This record gives sequence, structure tokens and C-alpha cells, in this order.
Amino acid sequence: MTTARERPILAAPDVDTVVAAVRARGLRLSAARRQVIEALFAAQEPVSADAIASGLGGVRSPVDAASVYGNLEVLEDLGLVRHVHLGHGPARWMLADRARTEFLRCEGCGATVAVEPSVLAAARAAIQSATGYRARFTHFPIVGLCVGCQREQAG
Amino acid sequence: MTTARERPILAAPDVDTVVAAVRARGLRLSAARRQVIEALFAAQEPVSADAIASGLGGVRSPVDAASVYGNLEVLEDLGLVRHVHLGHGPARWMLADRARTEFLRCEGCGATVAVEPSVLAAARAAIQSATGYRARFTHFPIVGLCVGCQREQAG
DNA sequence: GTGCTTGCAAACGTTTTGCAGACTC
DNA sequence: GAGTCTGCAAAACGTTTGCAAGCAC
Repeated sequence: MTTARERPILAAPDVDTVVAAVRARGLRLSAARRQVIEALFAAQEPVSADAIASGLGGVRSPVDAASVYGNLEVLEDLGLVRHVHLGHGPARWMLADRARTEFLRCEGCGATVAVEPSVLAAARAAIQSATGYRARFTHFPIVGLCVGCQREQAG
Repeated sequence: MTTARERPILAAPDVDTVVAAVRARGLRLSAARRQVIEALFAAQEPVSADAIASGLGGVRSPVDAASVYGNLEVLEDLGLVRHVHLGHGPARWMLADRARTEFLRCEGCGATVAVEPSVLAAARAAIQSATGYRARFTHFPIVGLCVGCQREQAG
């Protein structure tokens, strides 16, 4: 039962930068690998491996699922990509660059909200002073009740 | 992609109390159901459905996996049981009574630590004031770097 | 006796693995 | 040409579903 290892996050402002980082490691740039990378740039939110494999619903060329998983693993090892578990479905993948974003999930209405790390700075500080852990909420979301559902529950 | 609904936690100090709660809802107490309940009491930490099905490694009688899942769902609906996702791998189940416990997972060394809710009170308060969310860390762990791994990374 | 609950079996969705052929460098 | 990477196929994994027989009440 492993959780994603913490890896240094590599900046990924555009496709070319990622391509260059891949080549710099002596890896090859196949058509499938490029599709995966471009799909991650095209997606506006974390996407499943299956969504990438199917070409983001026809927008991009389909790629075999096994190749997608293999590529995501390679890119994650390079620190270019990360995955999140937002709930009970498949893992969702995103550029590590964008994965500084942290997630809150309401267990009442099921909504998932993305917030900038600065929003949770005080919370991280409180966790560190209470436990010593340097926390990040990028792999699993913070689960709780949103304001609306708290109100509903109280009412 | 759902996350566990928040349900009122029912006290479960001993097997008889749980059995009584089950009967009070008009549900029956079969041998399999009792095995599941007793396994949850016997386990000192959150256990997988498969571990319960196999009788906790021979300590208890085996129960069919489908029945275990069905029973865990029934007991969870009743507020007697909860599950956690500590990492990749199967969900882990525990008595809801004990599920107030919250979890920290180190992504460096993979260690999982259980803490009392009071330890994270300040963190929860910080999250609430920053986002409005009333958080609990019982469904997913807080992921971060433990003190030892921070030191190692720095050294 | 009623109908909830079981165990078996099969299916499910996600992910991993093995491999021959194709392609990048 | 050497070695990486692909797509296909099959399997692994955790979990859910359908169902006839069995059991609690």
C-alpha cells in the first residue's frame, strides 16, 4: 500500500519544455508519449488515464491504455506529472507544475474545490507544529463539510 | 466518484452493543454477520475486507468476500463501521467508534501514524477559518513528510 | 412461512504484465 | 543497428452483482 513518493516538481510551462526534459533524460519521444503530454496540457482539470487513452473524448488521437499508464509512470518518475485520488473512481493525472493546487472535497454534496497552497498555509503550519509532519493536500483531498452542507445539517 | 457520506457515529463498546443495534433495525444476526463484527473488534488496526473474509489469517472463521462487503456496507449505513483509504491498495475497515482516529502518512518512508482528533484541532480550525470547511482526516490520511524524512531530505 | 442473508460464480472497472513488432535515436 | 516504446492480449486486483438455497425470525 504505497502513496506517491515526493519528488521534486519540475516546471512545465509548455509542451516543448516537457519534451526537452524527457529527451534530456535520454528518453525517446514517441507519438504516444507526445499525445499523453499534450493531453495533460489540454485538460483543464485532473484527468483519468482512460480519458487520455480515448483522446479526451475525440479531441486528440487515442492511445493504448497500457501505453498511457506506462507513460504517466515515466513522467511521474521524472517529476513532470502527478496523480490525485479525489474520491472512489480512477486516479486523476495532471502536470506536476499544476499539482501544487490542493483539493477540498465535501462529503455532503460531493463537490470538489481546488485551492491555491497559500490558502492552507496556516493549516499546514498547525499540522507541522502539532505533529512535525510537513503536509500537502495534493495527493488526497481534505474531506469535510462545506459551508452550505453544514448549514443544511444544522437547519 | 463518491466519498463516504458523513453519518452519525454510533458507539460500539462491545460486540453485544453492535449486535443489539443491528437487531434494533430489524436486521438479522447471521453467523457471517457476527464473524464480520467480531473480526472488527479483534483487529487492532483498520483491516481490509479480504483479511476479514479470510478470517484474519486463520484466527476466525472464513466468510465469503461478497458477504463481507455486503455486511460492511450495511454496518456502515448504520453508522457502526467506517472505511479509510490509507494509500494504494484495498480500503481498510474499522469500527466507527474507533474511526474518530485520524491518520498521517509519510510519503518518504511510507509509515502511517494514528492520532487522536484533539491533536489536529488547531489544523481543523485553520482550515475552517480559511475555507469554511469542517474537515476530518478519517477517510483519507494527511499525506506529508515525517520529521525523520525531512531531516534526511535536508541532509 | 416469510424474506433476509448466504455462498458461489461471473462480471465489473482500473491497473499491471508479457511480448512480438515498430519506431526513435 | 541497438534498444526503447508501442499496441494487443491476458491477467491481476478490489469490488459489485445475480441468483438459488439456507437460515433467522
